[in-house]
Amino acid sequence: MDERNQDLPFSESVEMYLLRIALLSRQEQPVPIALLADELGISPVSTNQMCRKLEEKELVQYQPYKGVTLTSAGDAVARHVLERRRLWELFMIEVLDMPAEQAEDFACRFEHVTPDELSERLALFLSTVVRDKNMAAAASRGRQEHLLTELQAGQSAEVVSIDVPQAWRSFLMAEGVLPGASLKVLAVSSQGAYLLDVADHQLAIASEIAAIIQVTVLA
Amino acid sequence: MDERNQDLPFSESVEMYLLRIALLSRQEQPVPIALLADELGISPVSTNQMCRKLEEKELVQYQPYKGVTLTSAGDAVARHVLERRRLWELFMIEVLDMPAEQAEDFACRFEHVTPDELSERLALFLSTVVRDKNMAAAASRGRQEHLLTELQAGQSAEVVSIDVPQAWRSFLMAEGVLPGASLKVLAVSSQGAYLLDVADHQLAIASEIAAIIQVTVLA
DNA sequence: GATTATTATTAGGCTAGCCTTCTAAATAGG
DNA sequence: CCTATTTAGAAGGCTAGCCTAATAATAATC
Repeated sequence: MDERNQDLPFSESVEMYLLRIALLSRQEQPVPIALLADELGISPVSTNQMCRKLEEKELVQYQPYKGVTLTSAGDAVARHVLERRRLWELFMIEVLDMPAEQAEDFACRFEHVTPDELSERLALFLSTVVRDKNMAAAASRGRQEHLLTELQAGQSAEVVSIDVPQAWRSFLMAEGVLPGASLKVLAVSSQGAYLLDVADHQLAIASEIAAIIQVTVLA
Repeated sequence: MDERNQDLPFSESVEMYLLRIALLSRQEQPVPIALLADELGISPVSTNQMCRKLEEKELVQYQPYKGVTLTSAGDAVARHVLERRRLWELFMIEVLDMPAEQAEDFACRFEHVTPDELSERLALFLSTVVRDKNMAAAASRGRQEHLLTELQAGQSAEVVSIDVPQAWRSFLMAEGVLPGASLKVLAVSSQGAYLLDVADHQLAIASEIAAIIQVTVLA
């Protein structure tokens, strides 16, 4: 009798499904149920059921025998979760000095229980701390810092820090562009847009955004 | 067919019950089911059921019409959880600069998903950061630092930092003795033991432990 | 000791998420 | 076009945790 606006918080399971779908979408557009099930370690039947529920909630579009695609609402949720995951990974690796693999593992548990208020403060804290740390490290290794806009097609670099606009930073984090990440400039358009290869996928960004990313050039 | 050694991780629910029981035990020894249910916001019937399950797992001792008492195993779990909660609270308040109430609230969600490896690193990080911060703050306010052992019965103080031994620090954190906490010395025994009033309960500690606690005296 | 109030316990139900088994449908390959 | 494989979907079951309603046992009080 009340299935109207159900934009309440999503369960951990739902978030995991959406996030996985988002990640797999980078390689294959409608994500096949079998693949999704395999990645989640859940039986195909259960995955199927869940996908139908997700469709009811309008978080995915389900094409039988093809797979699932995130709707914009579903994509928003996935990004939201992914951003939190990246924040925690960054915290665990850069601040707590944990091995990357373990950080990734642990961050999965935190991404589902992190309220906005907290992630904002965490992002703020990380932006200063990680920046200082990486700048010092870059300096001590005699590497020079550059803006991403100073790079040419073909060059590889490591992200040092990302300045200011919170909204952009969130987006970039979700895409794997975060301090410590390695990237390669695949192309620079005449309008100044950059095509990057980062974290196992490609990403195009406008020059306005490239201009806030500090990097050190790699050999 | 396999209900032998079930010392696997406990569910969030179980941890919440045990923690609540531990906290309520400070005021009333066998914790009445009705009180526990009320505090957890769960119906008395469900609480009763859960307590019986906890007894089967030997985490509590259940005396009908009296209440529940933690076994040493149950107490260990509760301490473990409480320690994590305190760590996160400290992090959110001192590092992320969140209001205490909110920090308490958020920490509840993290305490159940924090592996040992992580809490150890977090404790290490906090011990240096919080210490520096509080020392600077104490200095700027012209307050002098003392060891808890320098205080006399009747004096009140605020904890600045706790030095070294990890095991002790964990214990103290779970008891509410953590940087920023206010305490009052209720008595000092001839053997040097201290009876403290802190975080709504009393606590007795030996002089060896009092000697690692840095405080600033309050008016 | 009988009554009242509290507490325990039983019974029956609910949801979310998972499982397996089985059948039906669609697609892909020869 | 027909068969083999893949995918879908229906049916039935399970566990953890919660719920309510009704009954039974104990404790407290007069």
